[in-house]
Amino acid sequence: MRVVTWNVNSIKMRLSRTLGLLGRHEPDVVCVQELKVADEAFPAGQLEAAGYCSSVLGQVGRNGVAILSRDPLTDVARGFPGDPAPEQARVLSGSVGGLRIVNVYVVNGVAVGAPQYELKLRWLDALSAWLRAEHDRNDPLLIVGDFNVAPEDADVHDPERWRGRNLASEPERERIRALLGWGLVDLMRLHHEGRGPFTFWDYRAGAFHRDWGLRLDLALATRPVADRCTGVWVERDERKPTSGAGKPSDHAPVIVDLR
DNA sequence: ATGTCACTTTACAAGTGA
Repeated sequence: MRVVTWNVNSIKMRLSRTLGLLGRHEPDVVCVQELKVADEAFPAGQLEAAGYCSSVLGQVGRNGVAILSRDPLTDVARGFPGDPAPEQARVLSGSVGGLRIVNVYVVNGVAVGAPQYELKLRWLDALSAWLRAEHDRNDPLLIVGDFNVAPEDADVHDPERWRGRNLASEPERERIRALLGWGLVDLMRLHHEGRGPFTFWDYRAGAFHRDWGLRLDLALATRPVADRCTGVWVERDERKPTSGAGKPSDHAPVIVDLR
């Protein structure tokens, strides 16, 4: 089973590249974030023509998450109980192939101390509380998405420059550690040691060319799923301006293989 | 640190969020 997570930064602008990704990698499930469209404007027809069902939690102009799957999802859930900002479309869950999949687009936070940053911490606390209350760490659960947190110094290109800043600050990292402490495994770290790989490069200042990247897009799984994980990698070419139709997202897809 | 991008709107440029 192959699962992809990708912050597309507008599904409308990235539809052509998304179809290309489906054709090249033939994933079973694709979790996408930052749709920036309402449900009714989601291009479900074109994805269906490519062989994928869509489950969508959209929002006009911002946020928005969807799960594409070869087989239809069952038990689809929009949002999560306890969300401190339930009007923002950030979480969509569904089951397929005996696996519970949770697709998340975590609050960005903007800057340490900003109101959005305080919301980010509360939001992550609520997500953690929901997982602990309504899920079992012994069940097959995979939670993927744009966490907007680089969990460790190895996940940023320049740890000193990023120390204490939004996306890399200690309070955010504590929240990620709380998820891991409950019983989730960071699948990328099963297969890659040391610096990187990164999944996000800012559009500005030639950040991609300079490899000023961060690892913000994560795949976290309970032990039964982690034991089945045969590979995880970043499809870095997808961030290149030249390797697809139209412009790239500022995030690259993360691809997870499960036996 | 900021060589950008995509969105919205009493729209045809400017503000917002990332």
